[in-house]
Amino acid sequence: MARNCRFAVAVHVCAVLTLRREDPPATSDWIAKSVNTNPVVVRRLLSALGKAGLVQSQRGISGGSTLARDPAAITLLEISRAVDADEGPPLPQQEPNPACPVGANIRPILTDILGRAEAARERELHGITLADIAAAIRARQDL
Amino acid sequence: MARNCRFAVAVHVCAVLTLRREDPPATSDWIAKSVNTNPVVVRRLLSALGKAGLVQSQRGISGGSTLARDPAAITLLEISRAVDADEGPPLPQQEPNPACPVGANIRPILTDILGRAEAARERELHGITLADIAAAIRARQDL
DNA sequence: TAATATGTAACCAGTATGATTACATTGTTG
DNA sequence: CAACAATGTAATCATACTGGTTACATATTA
Repeated sequence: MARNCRFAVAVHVCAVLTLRREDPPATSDWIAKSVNTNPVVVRRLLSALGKAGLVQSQRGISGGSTLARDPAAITLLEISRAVDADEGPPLPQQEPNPACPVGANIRPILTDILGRAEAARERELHGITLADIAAAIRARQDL
Repeated sequence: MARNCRFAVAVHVCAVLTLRREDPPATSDWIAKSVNTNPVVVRRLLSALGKAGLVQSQRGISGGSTLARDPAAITLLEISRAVDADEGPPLPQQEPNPACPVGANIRPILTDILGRAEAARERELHGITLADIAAAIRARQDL
C-alpha cells in the first residue's frame, strides 16, 4: 500500500458519484467541497479513474462526472489500481552483495514475500464494491 | 505497507543473523557489506529490532549482534512492526465536509476498509518465520 | 458567442527517506 | 590501565514524493 491518501480520496469521490447516480453529473468543484480539498486534486483522480474506465466525464456547461458502470460491478481494487501506479515491491535500489550467501539469494525471496503481502491486501479490496460502500453510508444515515 | 525499504533490509539483516546463528556476533559493518549500504543504516534497524526483543547487541571488541530467539519463533510480522511505526490508515488530514451525506459518514468506513486491508497483509507476514527464510536461502544455494 | 466545465502543466511548501559524518559510550584485550 | 573496536544516536544533506495552488488551453452547451 502506498503511503498517500489517493485511494481514500478516490473512494470518497466514487461514493459521491454512486449516491448521485440518478442525478445530473457532479462537478469537480462540488465533489471537492465534500472532500474538503482543491478541485484540481479531484480532477486528477477523476482523470485516472476515467482512464481506468470507471468514470466518465463531460466538459462544458452542465458537464461533470458520472460512474461508468453499475456500482456493484466496481471493486475497490480497481479504484486502488487506477489511482496508485504499481511501483513494484519496496526493495532498496542498491543490489545486495552477491558474494554473501544471503545477499546472493535474498532478493527473489523478498520479492515473493512482498508480493504475497500485497496480494493479500488486494484480495481484501477485491471483495468490496461501491455498492457496499453506498450501503454502509445509508446504514449510518438511518441511525 | 509503508513505501520504504526498511522492512526488506531488516529481513535481510535478520536472515544474516539466522544463518550465522552458531558463529560469533555479526558486526554492523559486516552486515552492511552484505546489504550493500551504510553501517549506520544497519545499526538503526538493529536498534529497533533490539527494542522489540528480536535481537541482542554487544558493544566493544568482539561485539556485534545475534538473534535473541529461535528463528522459528520470529515472524516477519514482528520484524515489520519493529522497524515500521504504525502510522494509522492513510487518510487525508483535512476532515471531509459533514454537511454532505458522504462526507459525514465516509471516514469510519474508510478506516474500517483500510484496517481490513492492513490486517490481511499482516496475517500473511504472521505466517512466515525467519526459519522459513533461512530454508528458502539454503534451498536456492543447493541448486 | 459567452459562459462553464474539464484536462494538464507548472510551481511550491512540507515531509519522508536513506546516506553520511561525527562523536560519545561501552566493552575487550594486551 | 591504556588502546582499540564496536555500538548508539544526533545532526546534516540530497533526493523524492505528496498535496495544494495558479494558470490556461480545450471542449461543450445554452
